Amino acid sequence: MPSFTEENYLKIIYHLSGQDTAVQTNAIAEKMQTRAASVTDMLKKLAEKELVHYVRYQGVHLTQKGRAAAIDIIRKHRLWEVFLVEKLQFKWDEVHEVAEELEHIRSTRLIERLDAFLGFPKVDPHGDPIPDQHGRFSSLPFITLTQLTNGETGTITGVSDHSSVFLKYLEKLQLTLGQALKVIDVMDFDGSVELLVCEQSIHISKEVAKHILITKSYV
Amino acid sequence: MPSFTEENYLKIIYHLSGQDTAVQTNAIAEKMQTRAASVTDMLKKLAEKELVHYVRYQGVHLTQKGRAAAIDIIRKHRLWEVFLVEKLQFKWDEVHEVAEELEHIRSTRLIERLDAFLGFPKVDPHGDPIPDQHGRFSSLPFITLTQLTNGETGTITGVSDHSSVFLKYLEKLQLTLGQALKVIDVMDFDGSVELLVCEQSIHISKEVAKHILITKSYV
DNA sequence: TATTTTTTTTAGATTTGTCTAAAATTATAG
DNA sequence: CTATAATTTTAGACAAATCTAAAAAAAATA
Repeated sequence: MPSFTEENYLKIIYHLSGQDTAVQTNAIAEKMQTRAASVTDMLKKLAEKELVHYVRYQGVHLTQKGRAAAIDIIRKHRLWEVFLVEKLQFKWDEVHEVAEELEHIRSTRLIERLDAFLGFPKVDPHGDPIPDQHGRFSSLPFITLTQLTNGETGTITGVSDHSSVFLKYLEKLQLTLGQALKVIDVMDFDGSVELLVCEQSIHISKEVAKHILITKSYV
Repeated sequence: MPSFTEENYLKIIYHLSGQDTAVQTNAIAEKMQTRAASVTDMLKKLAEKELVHYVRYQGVHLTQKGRAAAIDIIRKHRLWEVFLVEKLQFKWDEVHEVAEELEHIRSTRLIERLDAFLGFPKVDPHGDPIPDQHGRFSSLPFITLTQLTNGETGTITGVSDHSSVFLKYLEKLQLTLGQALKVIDVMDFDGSVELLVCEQSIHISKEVAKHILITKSYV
Protein backbone atom coordinates (compact mmCIF):
# COMPACT_ATOMS: atom_id res chain seq x y z
CA MET A 1 0.00 0.00 0.00
CA PRO A 2 1.25 3.49 -0.86
CA SER A 3 2.56 5.76 1.88
CA PHE A 4 0.87 8.97 2.92
CA THR A 5 3.30 10.93 0.73
CA GLU A 6 2.95 8.63 -2.24
CA GLU A 7 -0.80 9.08 -2.06
CA ASN A 8 -0.38 12.83 -2.24
CA TYR A 9 1.82 12.52 -5.31
CA LEU A 10 -0.68 10.24 -7.03
CA LYS A 11 -3.53 12.60 -6.32
CA ILE A 12 -1.63 15.58 -7.68
CA ILE A 13 -0.52 13.72 -10.79
CA TYR A 14 -4.13 12.73 -11.35
CA HIS A 15 -5.31 16.33 -11.10
CA LEU A 16 -2.56 17.54 -13.44
CA SER A 17 -3.23 14.85 -16.04
CA GLY A 18 -4.92 16.00 -19.22
CA GLN A 19 -5.83 13.59 -22.00
CA ASP A 20 -2.63 11.67 -22.69
CA THR A 21 -0.23 14.57 -22.13
CA ALA A 22 2.54 13.59 -19.73
CA VAL A 23 2.74 15.50 -16.45
CA GLN A 24 5.94 17.49 -15.94
CA THR A 25 8.27 17.28 -12.97
CA ASN A 26 8.16 21.00 -12.28
CA ALA A 27 4.37 21.09 -12.28
CA ILE A 28 4.29 18.40 -9.62
CA ALA A 29 7.01 20.13 -7.61
CA GLU A 30 4.99 23.34 -7.51
CA LYS A 31 1.78 21.63 -6.33
CA MET A 32 3.65 19.54 -3.77
CA GLN A 33 5.52 22.60 -2.50
CA THR A 34 8.80 20.80 -2.97
CA ARG A 35 11.81 20.75 -5.30
CA ALA A 36 12.10 19.14 -8.70
CA ALA A 37 14.90 16.89 -7.44
CA SER A 38 12.62 15.45 -4.78
CA VAL A 39 9.93 14.83 -7.36
CA THR A 40 12.35 12.93 -9.59
CA ASP A 41 13.24 10.68 -6.67
CA MET A 42 9.60 9.99 -5.94
CA LEU A 43 8.71 9.34 -9.58
CA LYS A 44 11.33 6.63 -9.71
CA LYS A 45 9.83 5.02 -6.66
CA LEU A 46 6.28 5.22 -8.00
CA ALA A 47 7.47 3.76 -11.31
CA GLU A 48 9.14 0.92 -9.39
CA LYS A 49 5.77 0.18 -7.80
CA GLU A 50 4.07 0.36 -11.21
CA LEU A 51 1.87 3.24 -10.18
CA VAL A 52 3.14 5.54 -12.96
CA HIS A 53 4.76 5.24 -16.36
CA TYR A 54 7.94 7.28 -16.20
CA VAL A 55 10.55 8.00 -18.84
CA ARG A 56 13.49 10.25 -17.89
CA TYR A 57 13.07 13.82 -19.10
CA GLN A 58 9.64 12.94 -20.53
CA GLY A 59 7.35 13.35 -17.52
CA VAL A 60 4.88 10.80 -16.13
CA HIS A 61 1.38 9.52 -16.44
CA LEU A 62 -0.57 7.21 -14.19
CA THR A 63 -0.94 3.48 -14.82
CA GLN A 64 -4.33 1.82 -14.35
CA LYS A 65 -3.24 0.87 -10.86
CA GLY A 66 -2.04 4.41 -10.10
CA ARG A 67 -5.22 5.97 -11.40
CA ALA A 68 -7.34 3.62 -9.30
CA ALA A 69 -5.33 4.57 -6.21
CA ALA A 70 -5.69 8.29 -6.98
CA ILE A 71 -9.44 8.03 -7.51
CA ASP A 72 -9.79 6.16 -4.25
CA ILE A 73 -8.14 9.02 -2.39
CA ILE A 74 -10.30 11.57 -4.19
CA ARG A 75 -13.38 9.57 -3.23
CA LYS A 76 -12.38 9.68 0.41
CA HIS A 77 -11.50 13.35 0.29
CA ARG A 78 -14.87 14.32 -1.18
CA LEU A 79 -16.91 12.10 1.12
CA TRP A 80 -15.20 13.61 4.15
CA GLU A 81 -15.92 17.09 2.79
CA VAL A 82 -19.61 16.22 2.60
CA PHE A 83 -19.48 14.92 6.16
CA LEU A 84 -17.86 18.10 7.43
CA VAL A 85 -20.39 20.37 5.74
CA GLU A 86 -23.56 18.33 6.19
CA LYS A 87 -22.98 16.93 9.64
CA LEU A 88 -20.51 19.21 11.38
CA GLN A 89 -21.66 22.55 9.97
CA PHE A 90 -18.36 23.46 8.35
CA LYS A 91 -18.57 26.09 5.59
CA TRP A 92 -17.49 25.15 2.06
CA ASP A 93 -14.33 27.22 2.41
CA GLU A 94 -13.27 25.50 5.65
CA VAL A 95 -13.19 21.87 4.66
CA HIS A 96 -10.23 21.43 2.35
CA GLU A 97 -7.35 21.26 4.83
CA VAL A 98 -9.08 18.86 7.20
CA ALA A 99 -10.16 16.62 4.33
CA GLU A 100 -6.53 16.54 3.16
CA GLU A 101 -5.77 14.73 6.40
CA LEU A 102 -8.86 12.56 6.63
CA GLU A 103 -8.44 11.23 3.08
CA HIS A 104 -5.46 9.14 4.21
CA ILE A 105 -7.31 7.09 6.80
CA ARG A 106 -7.06 3.49 5.66
CA SER A 107 -10.24 1.58 6.24
CA THR A 108 -12.50 0.36 3.49
CA ARG A 109 -15.25 -0.42 5.94
CA LEU A 110 -15.07 3.11 7.32
CA ILE A 111 -15.43 4.80 3.97
CA GLU A 112 -18.25 2.55 2.77
CA ARG A 113 -20.21 3.15 5.96
CA LEU A 114 -19.53 6.87 5.81
CA ASP A 115 -20.86 6.86 2.24
CA ALA A 116 -24.04 5.13 3.40
CA PHE A 117 -24.37 7.42 6.44
CA LEU A 118 -24.25 10.42 4.10
CA GLY A 119 -26.84 8.90 1.79
CA PHE A 120 -24.48 8.10 -1.09
CA PRO A 121 -23.90 11.69 -2.19
CA LYS A 122 -23.01 12.24 -5.84
CA VAL A 123 -21.17 15.55 -5.45
CA ASP A 124 -19.08 17.25 -2.77
CA PRO A 125 -19.71 20.75 -1.34
CA HIS A 126 -17.90 22.32 -4.30
CA GLY A 127 -19.92 20.39 -6.87
CA ASP A 128 -17.15 17.94 -7.69
CA PRO A 129 -18.42 14.46 -8.49
CA ILE A 130 -17.74 11.68 -5.97
CA PRO A 131 -16.58 8.43 -7.59
CA ASP A 132 -18.33 5.27 -6.40
CA GLN A 133 -16.64 2.20 -4.84
CA HIS A 134 -15.49 1.08 -8.27
CA GLY A 135 -14.02 4.44 -9.17
CA ARG A 136 -16.80 5.41 -11.55
CA PHE A 137 -17.89 9.04 -11.75
CA SER A 138 -21.45 9.96 -12.58
CA SER A 139 -20.03 12.91 -14.45
CA LEU A 140 -22.22 15.81 -15.30
CA PRO A 141 -21.01 17.74 -18.34
CA PHE A 142 -19.62 20.93 -16.82
CA ILE A 143 -18.81 24.08 -18.71
CA THR A 144 -17.15 27.19 -17.27
CA LEU A 145 -19.01 30.43 -16.86
CA THR A 146 -16.70 31.97 -19.50
CA GLN A 147 -18.25 29.63 -22.06
CA LEU A 148 -21.71 31.18 -21.70
CA THR A 149 -22.58 33.95 -24.15
CA ASN A 150 -24.83 36.99 -23.84
CA GLY A 151 -28.36 36.18 -22.77
CA GLU A 152 -27.66 32.54 -21.84
CA THR A 153 -28.79 31.16 -18.48
CA GLY A 154 -27.47 28.40 -16.23
CA THR A 155 -27.02 27.07 -12.72
CA ILE A 156 -23.82 27.00 -10.71
CA THR A 157 -22.94 23.33 -10.18
CA GLY A 158 -19.29 23.55 -9.28
CA VAL A 159 -16.10 25.53 -8.74
CA SER A 160 -12.58 24.69 -9.88
CA ASP A 161 -10.73 26.70 -7.22
CA HIS A 162 -11.13 25.48 -3.65
CA SER A 163 -9.17 28.19 -1.90
CA SER A 164 -10.81 29.81 1.08
CA VAL A 165 -10.41 33.36 -0.29
CA PHE A 166 -12.10 32.46 -3.56
CA LEU A 167 -14.98 30.62 -1.92
CA LYS A 168 -15.60 33.38 0.61
CA TYR A 169 -15.70 35.91 -2.22
CA LEU A 170 -18.27 33.85 -4.12
CA GLU A 171 -20.40 33.52 -1.04
CA LYS A 172 -20.45 37.27 -0.55
CA LEU A 173 -21.78 37.61 -4.12
CA GLN A 174 -24.33 34.83 -3.49
CA LEU A 175 -22.62 32.75 -6.15
CA THR A 176 -23.08 29.43 -4.37
CA LEU A 177 -24.00 25.97 -5.63
CA GLY A 178 -27.47 25.76 -7.13
CA GLN A 179 -27.63 29.47 -7.86
CA ALA A 180 -29.38 30.34 -11.14
CA LEU A 181 -27.87 33.11 -13.22
CA LYS A 182 -28.06 34.85 -16.57
CA VAL A 183 -25.22 36.40 -18.54
CA ILE A 184 -26.10 39.99 -19.37
CA ASP A 185 -22.91 40.94 -21.11
CA VAL A 186 -19.37 39.67 -21.70
CA MET A 187 -16.88 42.53 -22.05
CA ASP A 188 -14.76 42.14 -25.15
CA PHE A 189 -11.62 43.88 -23.89
CA ASP A 190 -11.00 41.89 -20.67
CA GLY A 191 -13.49 39.02 -20.78
CA SER A 192 -15.15 40.15 -17.56
CA VAL A 193 -18.81 39.24 -17.18
CA GLU A 194 -21.95 41.05 -16.11
CA LEU A 195 -24.47 38.70 -14.52
CA LEU A 196 -28.03 38.73 -13.31
CA VAL A 197 -28.15 36.92 -9.96
CA CYS A 198 -31.13 37.11 -7.59
CA GLU A 199 -32.55 39.89 -9.75
CA GLN A 200 -29.45 41.97 -9.17
CA SER A 201 -26.73 42.81 -11.65
CA ILE A 202 -23.17 41.99 -10.63
CA HIS A 203 -19.84 42.17 -12.37
CA ILE A 204 -17.03 39.62 -12.07
CA SER A 205 -13.60 39.29 -13.69
CA LYS A 206 -12.74 36.67 -16.30
CA GLU A 207 -10.38 35.08 -13.76
CA VAL A 208 -13.29 34.48 -11.40
CA ALA A 209 -15.69 33.36 -14.15
CA LYS A 210 -13.16 30.77 -15.32
CA HIS A 211 -13.42 28.94 -11.99
CA ILE A 212 -17.21 28.83 -11.84
CA LEU A 213 -18.73 25.70 -13.35
CA ILE A 214 -22.15 25.84 -14.95
CA THR A 215 -24.87 23.54 -16.10
CA LYS A 216 -26.65 25.33 -18.91
CA SER A 217 -30.42 25.72 -18.80
CA TYR A 218 -32.50 26.11 -21.93
CA VAL A 219 -35.48 28.23 -20.98
CA MET B 1 3.46 20.17 17.69
CA PRO B 2 4.38 16.53 18.26
CA SER B 3 4.67 14.16 15.32
CA PHE B 4 2.36 11.22 14.73
CA THR B 5 4.92 8.90 16.33
CA GLU B 6 5.59 11.17 19.28
CA GLU B 7 1.87 11.25 19.96
CA ASN B 8 1.78 7.47 20.07
CA TYR B 9 4.64 7.39 22.56
CA LEU B 10 2.95 9.99 24.78
CA LYS B 11 -0.30 8.06 24.75
CA ILE B 12 1.41 4.83 25.68
CA ILE B 13 3.45 6.43 28.45
CA TYR B 14 0.23 7.91 29.79
CA HIS B 15 -1.48 4.54 29.86
CA LEU B 16 1.53 2.89 31.52
CA SER B 17 1.86 5.58 34.18
CA GLY B 18 0.79 4.61 37.65
CA GLN B 19 0.89 7.02 40.56
CA ASP B 20 4.42 8.47 40.48
CA THR B 21 6.18 5.26 39.44
CA ALA B 22 8.43 5.89 36.47
CA VAL B 23 7.60 4.06 33.23
CA GLN B 24 10.26 1.63 32.03
CA THR B 25 11.88 1.60 28.62
CA ASN B 26 11.08 -2.05 27.96
CA ALA B 27 7.42 -1.60 28.84
CA ILE B 28 7.14 1.16 26.25
CA ALA B 29 9.05 -0.91 23.68
CA GLU B 30 6.63 -3.77 24.07
CA LYS B 31 3.53 -1.62 23.64
CA MET B 32 5.04 0.25 20.69
CA GLN B 33 6.11 -3.01 19.06
CA THR B 34 9.66 -1.72 18.78
CA ARG B 35 13.09 -2.14 20.38
CA ALA B 36 14.36 -0.68 23.62
CA ALA B 37 17.09 1.19 21.75
CA SER B 38 14.49 3.01 19.65
CA VAL B 39 12.57 3.93 22.77
CA THR B 40 15.67 5.41 24.37
CA ASP B 41 16.20 7.59 21.31
CA MET B 42 12.64 8.80 21.41
CA LEU B 43 12.68 9.47 25.15
CA LYS B 44 15.62 11.79 24.63
CA LYS B 45 13.72 13.68 22.00
CA LEU B 46 10.59 13.93 24.13
CA ALA B 47 12.69 15.14 27.04
CA GLU B 48 14.28 17.75 24.75
CA LYS B 49 10.77 19.01 23.97
CA GLU B 50 9.89 18.98 27.67
CA LEU B 51 7.11 16.45 27.21
CA VAL B 52 8.65 13.95 29.64
CA HIS B 53 11.01 13.92 32.61
CA TYR B 54 13.73 11.46 31.74
CA VAL B 55 16.73 10.28 33.74
CA ARG B 56 19.00 7.66 32.18
CA TYR B 57 18.35 4.14 33.46
CA GLN B 58 15.51 5.46 35.63
CA GLY B 59 12.57 5.50 33.22
CA VAL B 60 10.27 8.41 32.41
CA HIS B 61 7.15 10.17 33.47
CA LEU B 62 5.12 12.80 31.69
CA THR B 63 5.44 16.53 32.35
CA GLN B 64 2.32 18.68 32.65
CA LYS B 65 2.70 19.52 28.99
CA GLY B 66 3.18 15.88 28.00
CA ARG B 67 0.19 14.77 30.00
CA ALA B 68 -2.00 17.43 28.41
CA ALA B 69 -0.90 16.28 24.96
CA ALA B 70 -1.60 12.64 25.83
CA ILE B 71 -5.05 13.43 27.20
CA ASP B 72 -5.85 15.40 24.07
CA ILE B 73 -5.09 12.36 21.92
CA ILE B 74 -7.12 10.11 24.21
CA ARG B 75 -10.03 12.54 23.94
CA LYS B 76 -9.91 12.37 20.16
CA HIS B 77 -9.55 8.60 20.14
CA ARG B 78 -12.59 8.10 22.33
CA LEU B 79 -14.78 10.62 20.54
CA TRP B 80 -14.03 8.94 17.21
CA GLU B 81 -14.91 5.58 18.76
CA VAL B 82 -18.29 6.95 19.78
CA PHE B 83 -18.78 8.27 16.26
CA LEU B 84 -17.95 4.92 14.70
CA VAL B 85 -20.34 3.01 16.96
CA GLU B 86 -23.19 5.48 17.21
CA LYS B 87 -23.23 6.83 13.69
CA LEU B 88 -21.56 4.25 11.48
CA GLN B 89 -22.84 1.09 13.18
CA PHE B 90 -19.41 -0.32 14.01
CA LYS B 91 -19.35 -2.90 16.78
CA TRP B 92 -17.38 -2.21 19.95
CA ASP B 93 -14.70 -4.69 18.92
CA GLU B 94 -14.16 -3.09 15.51
CA VAL B 95 -13.37 0.50 16.40
CA HIS B 96 -9.94 0.45 17.96
CA GLU B 97 -7.70 0.26 14.88
CA VAL B 98 -9.56 2.93 12.95
CA ALA B 99 -9.64 5.25 15.96
CA GLU B 100 -5.87 4.78 16.25
CA GLU B 101 -5.60 6.53 12.91
CA LEU B 102 -8.33 9.12 13.36
CA GLU B 103 -6.95 10.31 16.70
CA HIS B 104 -4.03 11.97 14.89
CA ILE B 105 -6.12 14.32 12.74
CA ARG B 106 -5.10 17.84 13.75
CA SER B 107 -8.03 20.18 13.86
CA THR B 108 -9.39 21.66 17.04
CA ARG B 109 -12.50 22.86 15.27
CA LEU B 110 -13.13 19.34 13.95
CA ILE B 111 -12.97 17.69 17.31
CA GLU B 112 -15.09 20.30 19.07
CA ARG B 113 -17.80 20.02 16.43
CA LEU B 114 -17.62 16.24 16.50
CA ASP B 115 -18.10 16.39 20.27
CA ALA B 116 -21.17 18.57 19.83
CA PHE B 117 -22.51 16.39 16.98
CA LEU B 118 -22.29 13.36 19.27
CA GLY B 119 -24.05 15.20 22.09
CA PHE B 120 -20.99 15.62 24.34
CA PRO B 121 -20.69 11.95 25.34
CA LYS B 122 -19.08 11.21 28.70
CA VAL B 123 -17.86 7.69 27.94
CA ASP B 124 -16.72 5.75 24.89
CA PRO B 125 -18.13 2.39 23.71
CA HIS B 126 -15.92 0.54 26.22
CA GLY B 127 -17.03 2.70 29.13
CA ASP B 128 -13.82 4.73 29.26
CA PRO B 129 -14.38 8.34 30.29
CA ILE B 130 -13.91 11.02 27.62
CA PRO B 131 -11.97 14.04 28.89
CA ASP B 132 -13.47 17.44 28.09
CA GLN B 133 -11.75 20.26 26.14
CA HIS B 134 -9.72 21.15 29.20
CA GLY B 135 -8.60 17.58 29.78
CA ARG B 136 -10.87 16.98 32.76
CA PHE B 137 -12.39 13.56 33.25
CA SER B 138 -15.75 13.14 34.89
CA SER B 139 -14.37 10.01 36.47
CA LEU B 140 -16.67 7.44 37.90
CA PRO B 141 -15.04 5.32 40.57
CA PHE B 142 -14.48 2.01 38.80
CA ILE B 143 -13.68 -1.27 40.48
CA THR B 144 -12.83 -4.52 38.75
CA LEU B 145 -15.13 -7.49 38.86
CA THR B 146 -12.50 -9.35 40.89
CA GLN B 147 -13.08 -6.88 43.71
CA LEU B 148 -16.70 -7.93 44.20
CA THR B 149 -17.33 -10.58 46.84
CA ASN B 150 -19.96 -13.28 47.10
CA GLY B 151 -23.50 -11.97 46.85
CA GLU B 152 -22.57 -8.45 45.72
CA THR B 153 -24.25 -6.89 42.69
CA GLY B 154 -23.15 -4.31 40.16
CA THR B 155 -23.38 -3.01 36.62
CA ILE B 156 -20.75 -3.35 33.91
CA THR B 157 -19.55 0.15 33.13
CA GLY B 158 -16.27 -0.52 31.38
CA VAL B 159 -13.58 -2.90 30.16
CA SER B 160 -9.82 -2.60 30.44
CA ASP B 161 -8.92 -4.77 27.46
CA HIS B 162 -9.96 -3.48 24.07
CA SER B 163 -8.87 -6.40 21.94
CA SER B 164 -11.34 -7.74 19.46
CA VAL B 165 -11.14 -11.33 20.77
CA PHE B 166 -11.89 -10.26 24.32
CA LEU B 167 -14.78 -8.01 23.37
CA LYS B 168 -16.35 -10.62 21.11
CA TYR B 169 -16.12 -13.15 23.94
CA LEU B 170 -17.88 -10.78 26.35
CA GLU B 171 -20.58 -10.13 23.82
CA LYS B 172 -21.26 -13.83 23.44
CA LEU B 173 -21.75 -14.05 27.23
CA GLN B 174 -23.98 -10.94 27.15
CA LEU B 175 -21.44 -9.15 29.31
CA THR B 176 -21.84 -5.77 27.62
CA LEU B 177 -21.97 -2.23 29.01
CA GLY B 178 -24.94 -1.58 31.27
CA GLN B 179 -25.40 -5.23 32.09
CA ALA B 180 -26.43 -5.90 35.70
CA LEU B 181 -24.87 -8.88 37.41
CA LYS B 182 -24.51 -10.62 40.75
CA VAL B 183 -21.54 -12.57 42.03
CA ILE B 184 -22.65 -16.00 43.11
CA ASP B 185 -19.31 -17.42 44.06
CA VAL B 186 -15.59 -16.66 43.80
CA MET B 187 -13.48 -19.81 43.62
CA ASP B 188 -10.67 -19.75 46.13
CA PHE B 189 -8.17 -21.89 44.23
CA ASP B 190 -8.08 -19.98 40.91
CA GLY B 191 -10.05 -16.78 41.52
CA SER B 192 -12.56 -17.64 38.79
CA VAL B 193 -16.06 -16.24 39.26
CA GLU B 194 -19.55 -17.60 38.99
CA LEU B 195 -22.05 -14.90 38.00
CA LEU B 196 -25.76 -14.41 37.66
CA VAL B 197 -26.42 -12.59 34.40
CA CYS B 198 -29.87 -12.36 32.79
CA GLU B 199 -31.08 -14.93 35.29
CA GLN B 200 -28.51 -17.39 34.05
CA SER B 201 -25.44 -18.63 35.82
CA ILE B 202 -22.12 -18.28 33.98
CA HIS B 203 -18.56 -18.95 34.90
CA ILE B 204 -15.56 -16.79 33.89
CA SER B 205 -11.86 -16.96 34.65
CA LYS B 206 -10.07 -14.51 36.93
CA GLU B 207 -8.17 -13.23 33.90
CA VAL B 208 -11.45 -12.21 32.27
CA ALA B 209 -12.98 -10.81 35.47
CA LYS B 210 -9.92 -8.61 35.96
CA HIS B 211 -10.71 -6.71 32.77
CA ILE B 212 -14.38 -6.10 33.52
CA LEU B 213 -15.06 -2.79 35.28
CA ILE B 214 -17.99 -2.50 37.62
CA THR B 215 -20.03 0.14 39.34
CA LYS B 216 -21.31 -1.43 42.52
CA SER B 217 -24.99 -1.29 43.30
CA TYR B 218 -26.31 -1.46 46.84
CA VAL B 219 -29.68 -3.16 46.68
C1' DT C 1 22.73 25.26 -36.67
C1' DA C 2 24.96 27.03 -32.67
C1' DT C 3 24.02 29.10 -28.43
C1' DT C 4 21.42 30.22 -24.57
C1' DT C 5 17.74 29.14 -21.43
C1' DT C 6 14.78 26.04 -19.13
C1' DT C 7 13.84 21.71 -17.33
C1' DT C 8 15.24 17.58 -15.34
C1' DT C 9 18.37 14.51 -13.28
C1' DT C 10 22.42 13.00 -10.51
C1' DA C 11 25.39 13.09 -6.53
C1' DG C 12 25.89 13.65 -2.00
C1' DA C 13 24.04 15.38 2.47
C1' DT C 14 20.20 15.81 6.15
C1' DT C 15 16.30 14.44 9.23
C1' DT C 16 13.19 11.11 11.42
C1' DG C 17 12.47 6.90 13.26
C1' DT C 18 14.14 2.68 13.20
C1' DC C 19 17.57 -1.28 13.63
C1' DT C 20 21.69 -4.55 15.48
C1' DA C 21 25.47 -5.42 18.28
C1' DA C 22 28.13 -4.24 21.97
C1' DA C 23 28.89 -1.72 26.25
C1' DA C 24 27.22 0.20 30.57
C1' DT C 25 24.29 0.17 34.43
C1' DT C 26 21.15 -1.75 37.69
C1' DA C 27 18.90 -5.71 39.83
C1' DT C 28 19.00 -10.49 41.50
C1' DA C 29 20.84 -14.63 43.55
C1' DG C 30 23.72 -17.47 45.66
C1' DC D 1 29.23 -9.28 48.47
C1' DT D 2 30.49 -11.01 44.32
C1' DA D 3 28.72 -13.22 40.07
C1' DT D 4 25.15 -13.56 36.96
C1' DA D 5 21.09 -11.83 34.79
C1' DA D 6 18.15 -8.32 33.16
C1' DT D 7 17.60 -3.76 31.60
C1' DT D 8 19.08 0.22 29.36
C1' DT D 9 22.08 2.95 26.66
C1' DT D 10 25.63 3.97 23.09
C1' DA D 11 27.61 3.56 18.57
C1' DG D 12 27.05 3.06 14.03
C1' DA D 13 23.97 1.91 10.17
C1' DC D 14 19.70 2.08 7.29
C1' DA D 15 15.31 3.57 4.74
C1' DA D 16 12.16 7.31 3.55
C1' DA D 17 11.63 11.77 1.98
C1' DT D 18 13.73 15.72 1.54
C1' DC D 19 17.44 19.27 0.32
C1' DT D 20 21.47 21.96 -2.40
C1' DA D 21 24.63 22.29 -6.00
C1' DA D 22 26.18 20.78 -10.18
C1' DA D 23 25.66 18.14 -14.48
C1' DA D 24 22.85 16.55 -18.34
C1' DA D 25 19.19 16.81 -21.59
C1' DA D 26 15.62 19.22 -24.05
C1' DA D 27 13.55 23.39 -25.70
C1' DA D 28 13.86 28.03 -27.32
C1' DT D 29 16.21 31.59 -29.71
C1' DA D 30 19.14 33.89 -32.68
